[in-house]
Amino acid sequence: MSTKSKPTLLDVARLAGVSGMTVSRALSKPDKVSEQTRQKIEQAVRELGYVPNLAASQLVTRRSGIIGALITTITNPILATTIETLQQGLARAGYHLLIGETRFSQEEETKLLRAFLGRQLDGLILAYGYHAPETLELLQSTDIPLIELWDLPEGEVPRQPVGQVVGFSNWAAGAAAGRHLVECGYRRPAFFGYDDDRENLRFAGFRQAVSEGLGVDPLRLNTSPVPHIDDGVDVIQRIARGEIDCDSAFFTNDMPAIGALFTCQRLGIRVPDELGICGFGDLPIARVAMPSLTTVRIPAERVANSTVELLCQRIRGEQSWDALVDVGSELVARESTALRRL
Amino acid sequence: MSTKSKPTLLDVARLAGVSGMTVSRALSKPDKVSEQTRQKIEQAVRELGYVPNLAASQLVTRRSGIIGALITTITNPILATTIETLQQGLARAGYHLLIGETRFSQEEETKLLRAFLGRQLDGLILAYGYHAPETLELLQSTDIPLIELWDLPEGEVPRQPVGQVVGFSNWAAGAAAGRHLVECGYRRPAFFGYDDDRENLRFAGFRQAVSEGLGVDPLRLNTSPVPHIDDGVDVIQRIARGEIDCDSAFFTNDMPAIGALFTCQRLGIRVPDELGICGFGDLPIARVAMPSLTTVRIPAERVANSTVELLCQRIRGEQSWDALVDVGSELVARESTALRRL
DNA sequence: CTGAAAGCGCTAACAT
DNA sequence: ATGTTAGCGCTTTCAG
Repeated sequence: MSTKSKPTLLDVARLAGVSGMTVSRALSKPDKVSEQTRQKIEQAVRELGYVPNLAASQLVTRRSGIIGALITTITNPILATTIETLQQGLARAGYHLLIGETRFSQEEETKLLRAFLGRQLDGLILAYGYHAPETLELLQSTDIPLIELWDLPEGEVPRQPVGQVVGFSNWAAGAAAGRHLVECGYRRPAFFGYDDDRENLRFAGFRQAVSEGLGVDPLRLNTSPVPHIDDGVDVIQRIARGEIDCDSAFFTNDMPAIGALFTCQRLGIRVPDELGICGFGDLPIARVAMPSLTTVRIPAERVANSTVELLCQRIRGEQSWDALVDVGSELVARESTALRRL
Repeated sequence: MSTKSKPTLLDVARLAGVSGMTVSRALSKPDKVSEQTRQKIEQAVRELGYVPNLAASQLVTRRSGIIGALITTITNPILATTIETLQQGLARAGYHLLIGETRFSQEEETKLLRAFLGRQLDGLILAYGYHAPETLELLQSTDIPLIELWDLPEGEVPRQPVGQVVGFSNWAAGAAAGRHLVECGYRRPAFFGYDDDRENLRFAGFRQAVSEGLGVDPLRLNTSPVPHIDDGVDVIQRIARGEIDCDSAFFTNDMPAIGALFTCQRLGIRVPDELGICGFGDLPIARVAMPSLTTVRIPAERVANSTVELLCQRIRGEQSWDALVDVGSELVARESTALRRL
C-alpha cells in the first residue's frame, strides 16, 4: 500500500500542528497534555498509522521493555507452564519476554546470553542455577536485575547465586521421593534422571533417604537431558528384559514416568504391586493417569508469580533483599506407589 | 562491581587508538579491517567488556534481528515443538524469536501486535490464520515479511491470507478422521473440539465424511479452547453417565484424547471395541499410549522449517511467491480405533 | 584500509 | 501546557 517510509513523531507533530515533544508527551503521559491537543494528536496518529519506533526511545531511555529468559527447552511442560505464567505477569507490567533455549548446551547458553546482553534487557530470568564458567563471568559483570529459577543454592559447597533465587530444594525433593518409596515397602528403588548438577542433588537426597531406610544405595541410571516419554519406555523394556533390577522407579520428570506407566501395562507389569513408579512435576496428566501417578509437585505458578513480583520490585528500585524464595515441593502419593502388605 | 556506565564504541576506539568507525567495521565486517587493528580492537573490547548497544544500530539500520511470533498458547505441545524448531532455525540465521501468547483473546492479539509492530520486527509469524478485524487492518498496513502457520485458506469463502501461508487443510484433516471412523465400522461418531473458524472447518470435513459414509450427521460438542487433558476426562464421564450417545470420538487434540483413554480404562469402557478414540497432532505420547492412539499427524517440524526458509528468503528480498505451502496431514491408524467385525 | 561528518527517531532537561 | 536544544550509540556516506 503505502510505499513511502514510515511516519515519524515529527510527521505526526506537523499534521497536528504541534511540536514533537508534545506528541511524545501525549503518547506517554497523556495527562500532561491538554485534552484538546491530545485529541488532535490522536487524530493525526490514526490518520498516518503512526507507530512509535521503540529503538529510538530505547536508545535514550535505556529501557527496552524486554525481559530475557534462558531456559533449557520449552518442550518441557513444566517450563512451558512457567513461561506462560511469567509471560502473562510480565505483560501486565508492560514487558515482553524474550526466550532463549539453551537445549542443555553450555556454548549455546553463553552465545545466547551474549546476544541478549546487547538488547538492553530490563531483566533476566535464568531457569536454572548451574552455569558455564564463561556464562557466570558475563552474569557477574552485568548489573541488570537477575533471577534464577528452580535451583536453591545447596549441597556440600552451595553455589554462589548470581541473582535472586526462586526455587526449591532438589535434595529435599529427591529425599521425599526416596522416603516415600521406602515407606511403601519397596526394597530396591532406582533413580532415573539426567547427569547434571541439579539432578545429582536430587539423587543425593534420594540416596540418603533410601540408604537410611534400607541400608543400601539405590540404583541410578541416566536418561537423556530433554525429558521424553520414550525414556520411560526404554527403562521398562530393560527392566522386563531383566537388565535392570529394581522394584520401584523414581523418574525426575513426569513424562518418562507416564511412558513407563503405559509400557508396564503393555508388558503386563503390575503397577504398583510389581513395580512402583514415581514422577516429578505433577503435570495434569499425573492425576488423570491410570493408575494415577505419584509425583513430586513443584508449584510452577508460584515460582513464576514470585519471579514477576521480585523482578518488578527490582526494576522499580525497591531492593527487596529477600534474595531467596523457597516455594517448596511436595510429594503427592497416588495409585502408582501403593503401600504393600509385607 | 563496575559502577561506571557501560563502555561505548568510542571508549573502545579510544583505547585501541582508532576511530569509532573502524571499531564498528571490525565488529561487523572483520575482513574490511587490517589484521593488526582488528587484534588491537578485540583486545580493547575484551578489556572493557564492551557489548554493542543494539538499540543504536537498530535505529540506523532499521533491522532489529527480532522475529515476532503470535501464538495461542505455548502450553499446547504441538506449538511448543513448532516454536522450538522455529527458534533453532532462526537462531542459525541470526534472529531472536519474540513470542506473544494471545490465549485465544482477540483483544490480546491486537494489543500484542500493536506492541510488536513498534519493535521494528524483521518478520512476523502468526500461528493461525483467523484474525480479529482490527488485527487484520494492522497486518495489512504493515510491510514486514509475514507468514501464517497451520491454516490454509479454504472453505466456502476462503479468507484472504495476509502473508505467505505454511499449513494444511483443516477440512481434509477432519475428513480423514471421519472417514477412518466410518471405515472402522463405528456408527455414531462424535466430534469434540473448540468453536472457532479453524475447528469449524475440521468439523465440516468430519461431518461430510461421516454423512457420506453413514447418512447421518455426527454429534458435535465443544471443549475449552486451550487443549487440556481434563476435557477428555469430562467427555468420557458424560458418555459413561449416558449424557452423550456415541460409539467413537474425534478429539481435535491429542491431550484430551489421552485423557479420554485413561478415563475409559478407569471406568471400564473398552477401547476400541466399545468406544473408538481418535486424536489430533500425533504427539510422542500417542505412539506410546496403551492402547496406542489413532491420530492425525501434522508435520510440525516441516511447518517450522519451511517457515524459517520462506522468511529468510523474504528478508533477503528473494520474493518467493510460492505464497502457499501445503505440508499435508496424515491419519495414523493405531490401536484406539480398530476395525470391527460386523 | 581508515576517518569525519551527519543523522537515525526519540526523550530529558530545561525554557517559555 | 508547550516548545527548544541537545544527544543517546551506532552506521551510512563520502573523503582520504
